[in-house]
Amino acid sequence: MEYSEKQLQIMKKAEKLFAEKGYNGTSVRDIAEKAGINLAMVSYYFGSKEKLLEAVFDYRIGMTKQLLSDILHKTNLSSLEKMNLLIDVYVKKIIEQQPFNKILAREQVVNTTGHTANLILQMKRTYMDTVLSLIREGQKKGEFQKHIDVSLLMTTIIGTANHLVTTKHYYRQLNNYEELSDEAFNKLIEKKLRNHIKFILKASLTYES
Amino acid sequence: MEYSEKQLQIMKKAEKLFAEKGYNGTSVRDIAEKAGINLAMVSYYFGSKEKLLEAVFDYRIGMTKQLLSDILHKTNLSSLEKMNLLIDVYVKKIIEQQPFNKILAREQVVNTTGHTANLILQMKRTYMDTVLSLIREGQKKGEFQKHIDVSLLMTTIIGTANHLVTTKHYYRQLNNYEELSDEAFNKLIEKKLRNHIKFILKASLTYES
DNA sequence: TTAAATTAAACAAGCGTTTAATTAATTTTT
DNA sequence: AAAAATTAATTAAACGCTTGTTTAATTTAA
Repeated sequence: MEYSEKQLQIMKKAEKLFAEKGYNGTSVRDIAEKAGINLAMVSYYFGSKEKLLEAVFDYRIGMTKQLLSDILHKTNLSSLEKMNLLIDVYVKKIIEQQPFNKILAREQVVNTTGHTANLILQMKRTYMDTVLSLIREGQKKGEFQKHIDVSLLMTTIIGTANHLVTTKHYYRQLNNYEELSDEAFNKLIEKKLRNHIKFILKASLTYES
Repeated sequence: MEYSEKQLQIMKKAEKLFAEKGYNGTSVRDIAEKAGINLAMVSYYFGSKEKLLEAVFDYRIGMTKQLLSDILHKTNLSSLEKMNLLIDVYVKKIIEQQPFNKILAREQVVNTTGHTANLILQMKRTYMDTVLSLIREGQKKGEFQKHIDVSLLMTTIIGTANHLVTTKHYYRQLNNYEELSDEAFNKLIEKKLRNHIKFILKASLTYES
């Protein structure tokens, strides 16, 4: 699905509001006002409020799947290097797309069926396949240990990143980073998150229990 | 704050609905119907819908803080054993209080100020203090390595548990556990989660980078 | 005989969506 | 190239419905 400039403009403002106030907490009038358009244009361009949300999911998840498929084809790297590249790309994505990740974190709790749920499941499968093939490759080469619960390891990676980004205001208070600017704080947690996940991953993949 | 039987009955039904459909997606009429009471009784007992949510948070977070303060006083255990006990208690709580944890996961994204945000911050501080003192103790005894980012390690533990519980329907599909009964599936993820977090923790605390 | 609990009804406000009219842009015809 | 015809975009207003909360009357309990 291709979106016009006008549609993207609306989707971007809607995404921000959905992230801040939740889907049900955001009114179509809110969106129209922030996007500088007439109320009726949302229905005109997307059909309904729900389909606008679906459009946001379509757009962002489409971007993500594209991103992932590129990584697997870099053959000149070791398994751990590929894994680390995956983390770099993933963390960068999470930090850059914070509003969407907030929506995702909230909607995947309540949205268990329908178009959106299908998109989420697809994306999860894509992540799963990518990581699974990387780890199997590393195990064959003897770089990684044998007994790894890949599904739970992914839960840890995604859960860590999600939790940090969606509750970063608490993290900020708990660690006394309130004097930092928003930009500097974002830079800081991106770096910390990247190193932390890599550490967890390396420890998990090579640790002998 | 103490709550009457009637209040607890309403809070329990409200908690379930908030978890399933979100705070804004749940109407006071929904709650009244499920609780088998008149619409006006919610305002009568709690003042407002928002204060009902706050009551749920008061109640659950009060329980959690009680739970945590008990653990620190068990002196006959090693640092790693205390840490493992903490995980046992935490995972058990997460599994048993799934509805509340879904609410918590969603509300802490949007709720950054007000009474609820304060309660969440308090709870996080309690967790932080508990884990911090356990880890410092283990480091003194030489059981744990020196350079540990406790705040991020907690983000990983909480994030992993949260993500698994709030998106367990996806986990179920991805790992072909659909033929299992709900009860059996819950038992399974509790056990898996417990072992997984302990493994991550042990690897992180003792791994030499 | 007070106080507490419960009820049905009503309240104003906000919701998502639709309508019908108007303006702007594009295409077709002259 | 100008005029006419057609399509697309935009608007203000209204639609019916649901929302959280309050009221005033009634039943139950102390």
